[in-house]
Order: sequence, then structure tokens, then C-alpha cells
Amino acid sequence: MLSQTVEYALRAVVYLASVSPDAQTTNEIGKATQVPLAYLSKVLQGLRQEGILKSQRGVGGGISLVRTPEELTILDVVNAVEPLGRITTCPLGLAAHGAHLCPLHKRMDDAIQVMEQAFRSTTLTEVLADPNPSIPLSNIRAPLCGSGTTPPMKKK
Amino acid sequence: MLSQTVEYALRAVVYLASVSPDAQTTNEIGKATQVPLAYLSKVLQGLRQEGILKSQRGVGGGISLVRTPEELTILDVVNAVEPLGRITTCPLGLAAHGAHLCPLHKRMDDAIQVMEQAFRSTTLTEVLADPNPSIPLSNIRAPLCGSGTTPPMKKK
DNA sequence: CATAAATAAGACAATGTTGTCCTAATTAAG
DNA sequence: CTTAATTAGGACAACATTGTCTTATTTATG
Repeated sequence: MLSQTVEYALRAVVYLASVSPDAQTTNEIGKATQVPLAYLSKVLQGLRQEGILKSQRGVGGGISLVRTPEELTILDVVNAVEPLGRITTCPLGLAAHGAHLCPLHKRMDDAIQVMEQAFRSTTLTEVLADPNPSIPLSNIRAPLCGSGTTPPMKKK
Repeated sequence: MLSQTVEYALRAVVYLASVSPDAQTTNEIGKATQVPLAYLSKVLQGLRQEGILKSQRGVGGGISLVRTPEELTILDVVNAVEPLGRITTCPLGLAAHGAHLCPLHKRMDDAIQVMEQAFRSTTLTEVLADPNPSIPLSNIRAPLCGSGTTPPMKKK
């Protein structure tokens, strides 16, 4: 349904939001989100190219959000990785119908649209502020199922 | 977003619904829906194995719906081809949280759920009954953008 | 029974997604 | 200026999706 890459991108962005506006290294993000490190690197590069993240090379560098969590929605992230693919013209060859999709494709697009709207209306701030503790096996309060997203205490 | 196979399956099923309860050959379905014939054959086989379609081999045979269009929803077809993949347990390793997904995955699942609901609430009858003509270049009234879904007039 | 019309099924190819690994390029700090 | 910590990027591999082709198998009909 939603691709693995979208899942990974959202984990990373939520984690970055939780420590925003600080930057984190790919390693730190990988550890917190349990995403395969080498692939995470690719995903983060993609998000940077799409203007969601910015990066700083070299010692003390890392990756951080471009916008504040308040200004960033789940839809922004999803669209940066893999646009939802709204149906705007008839997928059969028929000349572009614009607003006049056939009944089937109209309904398919409607379904995509409600999902799009659900994503658009959720900012990262909202995700972080969710009161749902949701972590039976740990008492860490975290947006990513308790996988180490507690803000780093102090520099090792 | 929705796979190509889902798109093809829905075209085929909508077409079959439009002539229900008659059977149609794979060839006829392919012509009406503009789906690559050899691949359509695979998709139809899948739908038959999932109990959405039934088939009759040999001369005069073909493929037809198992249920009436009234009893068949878009969700039935989508789930037969490629289940929507609701998120029921934490995708990170954390022991199954059941109803207690973390805030991020709860919202992802919510989005999938609204899409699922949109599909569940649409029967094929509804699609066929849609008053939207939607065919600028043709005055054929059809649920598939005018691609030849007018009921066969008479046997060749 | 022979034939032609159909679906069923398997092998194969092309492409996309996911993932790994190695080498470059950048940069802070001693 | 050298070193170590980082991101950037390219080559490659494994697997899934999409698509084609060929060969069975079934079945109505003359």
C-alpha cells in the first residue's frame, strides 16, 4: 500500500522532528528508527533533494529539518518520496477528460483523495504531541514505539 | 499508489458487472478494458482463485462474476488482488501493540482506513448507476470512459 | 471422434523497488 | 596540513511487479 521507502522516510522525519531543530547523523537516525543504514542514507538524500531535509557534511555535521515540525505535514513527506498518484486523467487512452473521470476512476481518485487529506491535515507537531503512550514494554514516551527516540541526554 | 494490477482488475470486474450475469471471454474483456491480453489472463486467474470470478472453459465459455454487482464492492476486488495492508502491529520490532500503535503508525493506519472505507462503501452497482456521462469524445454511456463497454448488441 | 474455442499454467524477460558496499567529497579540529 | 567524521554518489545484487509467449487442458459442436 504505502511503500517501504515511505515508511522509512516518515520514521526518519518524525525522529528528526522530535529533536528539532538539532541535526542528527545518519547513524543516529538509523539506530533510532531501525532502518537499514545504507538504504536510509539513500532515503535521506532523496528527502534532501526534495527540500524536506538539509545536510551538513564533515565532523559535527548531520541532517536536520528544513521547516519546523509545525509547518511540515505527513503529506509533504509522502509526496517527496512517492507522490500519491491522484488520478487526473483517464488511464485508458481517451483524451484527457480533466474533471470528468469515468465513474470507476472517479471513485478510485476519491479514495486516494481522502487518504491525501488525512495526511495533509496532520503536522509533525501533532504526531509528537499525541498523548497516546502506546509503549507497553517500555515507559519511554516516544512517537516511534519507544525505539530510542528520547532526546539524547547529553553528549556522550 | 494503487498497483497496476489493481487498476486492471477493477476495469475487468466493472466491465463484467456491466454485462452481468453474462460471461465474457478474456479477449472481449481485454478489448473493452485495454489491458494487455496475456497479463489480463493472469489477473483474471487470480480473481478466480480468490472467489471473485468464475470461469468456464471450452467453446462458448468465458469468465463471469460470482456475486451480483450489488453484492460486490470495490474493496472486495482490491483485497483479492493486493490487500490494502492495514497496520495492525508496530512495524518496528516492538512486541505487538495491538490497538496501541505509536502516534505515527496510528495516523498512517487511519489514512489507510479511510481509503478502505471509501472502497468498502462502493458497490459495483453504484459505479454502474453513476449518472456522470463523462465521455466527451463519444456519446456512449459507459462506466469505463467509453472504451467499448456498451453491452454487446447481438451475437456477431 | 475430430476440431475449434476457450481457460490454465509455466517459463521467461524487462523493469522497478529495496538493499548493500565501496569510493569520493566535504569539513571541523588538532 | 593532516586526520577523522560525515554526507554524496555510483556500482551492484536480490527480489517483486509487470508483461510476453508457448504449451497444456477442457469442452461444445458437427
